[in-house]
Amino acid sequence: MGRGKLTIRRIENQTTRQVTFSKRRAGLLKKTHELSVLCDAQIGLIIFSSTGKLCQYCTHPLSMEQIIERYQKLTGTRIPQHDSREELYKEMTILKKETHHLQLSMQRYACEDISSLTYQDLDHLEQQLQHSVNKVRDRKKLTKHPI
Amino acid sequence: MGRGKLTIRRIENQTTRQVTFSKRRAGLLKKTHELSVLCDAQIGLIIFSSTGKLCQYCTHPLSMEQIIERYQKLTGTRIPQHDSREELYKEMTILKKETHHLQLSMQRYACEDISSLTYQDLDHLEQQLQHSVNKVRDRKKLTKHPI
DNA sequence: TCACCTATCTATAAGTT
DNA sequence: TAACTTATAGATAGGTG
Repeated sequence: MGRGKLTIRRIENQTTRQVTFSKRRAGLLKKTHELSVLCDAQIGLIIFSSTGKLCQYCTHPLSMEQIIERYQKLTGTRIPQHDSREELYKEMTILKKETHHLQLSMQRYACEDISSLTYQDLDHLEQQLQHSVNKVRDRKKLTKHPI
Repeated sequence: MGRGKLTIRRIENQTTRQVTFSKRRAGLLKKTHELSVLCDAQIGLIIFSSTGKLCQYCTHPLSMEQIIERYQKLTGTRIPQHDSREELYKEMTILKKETHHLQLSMQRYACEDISSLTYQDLDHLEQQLQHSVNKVRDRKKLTKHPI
């Protein structure tokens, strides 16, 4: 965009960097809002400029806290809090991660979302599945068919 | 952008909405990364799709938790934590059950223990697995083989 | 559904005042 | 330093196989 092509690396000239920041920040906020409205997504965006200034966006009518809360619930992460519940939270976090991991594995086996897999991944998965199919077939031979 | 002009309102057609979401999400992530690098900004982006799927970006080498922590420090907000241990334990119990259930399902898919299944169960499982194999094979055809 | 195409719209880098 | 302008690079909506 603009007159010249631009490589994505830190802009050294401070003035240029500041100007570009303002322009692109506005663009990003606009795009974020559009995605949120067009596709009915809930989005939270937090930007700290290099000078430490904060700028944020979040999908109406949610607050940033609600987005963060949802994020933490889903990922099982949380912000450090030093009290007696610390240990419990740790255990909980591990459990949530494990559950999340298992859910992903299940989805993979059921092929609910394999769009991101590489050819090698797919090859490996195919072998695993075919192995399972063979085992089931062997087992079927040993099991009486219902009348 | 694109062939036709577009008003910013929720896209009613589900397929179109999904496609637009994927495209624009990719664009937004790219723009977010560019702003972060070009202008030396620290950014955290959390997106929940309308189906509840999570997608996130945050400025390297920070983690989302660090961004959130900084956000909370600056704004002086706190994310509500669960109040009583009682509630925590309840949630833990549910999680553990869920994890256990998932583990069993996984074992079944991997055919680690199918000795207790009836012929009908096996038949059903075989169909599921074969369906997955087919999906993987179809997907493989669309994926470039590594050199 | 999915990847690719491309006409068209949008964002913005650099220039100007 | 900021607002405005404009040539261009970039994003993407709708179409195709």
